[in-house]
Amino acid sequence: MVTLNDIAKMANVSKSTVSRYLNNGSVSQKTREKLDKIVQETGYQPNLLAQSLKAQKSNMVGVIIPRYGSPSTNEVLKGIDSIAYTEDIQLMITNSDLDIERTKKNIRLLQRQKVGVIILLATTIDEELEEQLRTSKTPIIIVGQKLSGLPAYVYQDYEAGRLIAEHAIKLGHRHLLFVGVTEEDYAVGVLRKKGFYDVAKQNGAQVSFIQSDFSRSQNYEKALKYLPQTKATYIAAATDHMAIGIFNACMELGVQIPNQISLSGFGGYSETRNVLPHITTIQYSHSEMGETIMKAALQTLETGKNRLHTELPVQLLIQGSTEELKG
Amino acid sequence: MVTLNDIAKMANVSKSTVSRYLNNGSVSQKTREKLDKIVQETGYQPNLLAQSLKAQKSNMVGVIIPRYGSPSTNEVLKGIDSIAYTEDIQLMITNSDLDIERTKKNIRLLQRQKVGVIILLATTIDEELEEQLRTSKTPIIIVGQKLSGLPAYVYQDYEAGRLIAEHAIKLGHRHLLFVGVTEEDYAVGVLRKKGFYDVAKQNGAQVSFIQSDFSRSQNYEKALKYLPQTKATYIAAATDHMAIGIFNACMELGVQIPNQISLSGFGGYSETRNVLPHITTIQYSHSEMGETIMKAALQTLETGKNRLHTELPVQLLIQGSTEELKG
DNA sequence: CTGAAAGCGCTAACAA
DNA sequence: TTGTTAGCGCTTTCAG
Repeated sequence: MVTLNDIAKMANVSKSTVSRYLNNGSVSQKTREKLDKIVQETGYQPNLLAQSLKAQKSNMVGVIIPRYGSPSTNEVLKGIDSIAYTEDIQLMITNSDLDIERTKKNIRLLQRQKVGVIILLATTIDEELEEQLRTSKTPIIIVGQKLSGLPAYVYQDYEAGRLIAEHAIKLGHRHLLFVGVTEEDYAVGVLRKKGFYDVAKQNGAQVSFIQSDFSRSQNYEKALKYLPQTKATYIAAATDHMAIGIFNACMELGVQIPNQISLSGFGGYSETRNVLPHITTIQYSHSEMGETIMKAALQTLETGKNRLHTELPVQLLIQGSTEELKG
Repeated sequence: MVTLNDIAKMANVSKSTVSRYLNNGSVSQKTREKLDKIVQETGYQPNLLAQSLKAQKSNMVGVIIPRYGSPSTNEVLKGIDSIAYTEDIQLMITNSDLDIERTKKNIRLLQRQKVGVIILLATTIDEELEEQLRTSKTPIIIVGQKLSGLPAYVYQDYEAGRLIAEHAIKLGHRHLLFVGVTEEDYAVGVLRKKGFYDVAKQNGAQVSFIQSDFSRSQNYEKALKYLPQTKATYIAAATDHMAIGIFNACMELGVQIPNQISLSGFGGYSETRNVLPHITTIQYSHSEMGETIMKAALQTLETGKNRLHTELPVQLLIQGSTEELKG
């Protein structure tokens, strides 16, 4: 491997001259040309490890994702990556596989790697992890979970629930059904539902609730069982994926969407367009979230500080699966 | 930041002793206990950059992906990650965003990071890139593209095309339609199609062809236009995603699947199960591919060598969208 | 079992 | 403009 030292010897100059040539540039025309040539010929590339060691930090940003393949995570990554790329900073992506211990381990690893900032796409946080987050010398940006006193980026999930309910009410629906998930997931299980309920009740609508999980199959099964006996004319599923499961059950049972029942999700992923009619949903602008986070990360890289939490707005996307209640 | 040197001073021993304590272990009981305590209290963590610099290499594996969010890429990543995790080796994932220049740049970056191996999930390769691949000091494992003389991992795409055609023939279909993509994509555009054609012709079936692209919408549009006039009773789309577009068009036109027309895809992603009936497809075991690659990477890490190309088998997955031709 | 010393590749004073 | 020197944090001979 050709090193800076090699180059120096070949050119009969000192290492510092080569280093200057590579960085600042205060070198004579002559030596510059000489070095140009040598670097060209040897294909020399500075060793990043050495540079980072010297600088006491790398210009890398660590990202901890909950798992591969989640559409939302992918969108966020795209946003992060787009900014990182234009700013020429390198991403170190690690996967915690929904495992809190792996999350902790990944944080340690990234710290040891001397990344400048860590972006944590969080799911659950226990005490030990919280402690780790609070005491980390490396700044950590938390996404998706609020922790008092720690900087975090979240969506307006309560607002999202309200938007869907308002939409349903506006269409004239009075019998609503919310298909939700465990309250352990604060954003999806609590906030979306609460927003939905609050608006529904304010408007005197009837709301019923089914607890389900995130899988398509589970929602399909539940819907098959529950649909025939429901009086609801509007079903709000807590995620798009869940909505797809319910959608399939409707097809199976010959229940027409949106004629007989309106159906909506949350998420705004392209999968809502995999079925016809497309499913009304709440758009979470994940890529925008990614960009926002990455910009915050950049600022943190420069200043060493990061600001407190920010909530990103969401948007109602009306598609074909919801319709005005038939007289 | 607390360093090995700090620990040494605190314990009144030399750096080498601490280093030995951390690695080999040839230390007296006494000093070991002393160090245990200090390390515990200070929360000391060895600097990975320094370690890697010293060792002249990091135990990282670089992965270059074509873009975020592709289902196949995600599956491959899962496979890679699962092995990497158990072997405790760190992944450095970079995104080339389907841009060949970015690919080249990423390779250089990873080389400078001193990763042990680079895994390249390739799309297109031009001369310059090929040169880069051939001359790289860092071993590079290529996935998805064959290059003579370079180690690579690919799928049996020709075989995949054959399997689908055999399936159609076996069901009694005589009028087949293949919806494909540009031949610039060798695996999808050429091999799958060729396998399909070869079997179809061997069996005296009629085959027609429509050139489309990878998007759902484009295939939806094309199908809307073409379906009413086709005599085909079996449509083979070149990917699952394309098949979904065609599926939607059938729904729109009231063409019943599989009663009137059988439809299949390639890919085996879960999206084939987003619609009812589920779509018959060819399973590409991407996660298995990921595991295979990562194992190869590990071997390369140890031996410094990597073997020549390997083809991974594919599998027919029969679901509800294909059916025996009605008399 | 332990310590001194050298060195991985690079940068940054400080002199010259 | 250039070279000398020291040092980032760690590992690894080689003596003791």
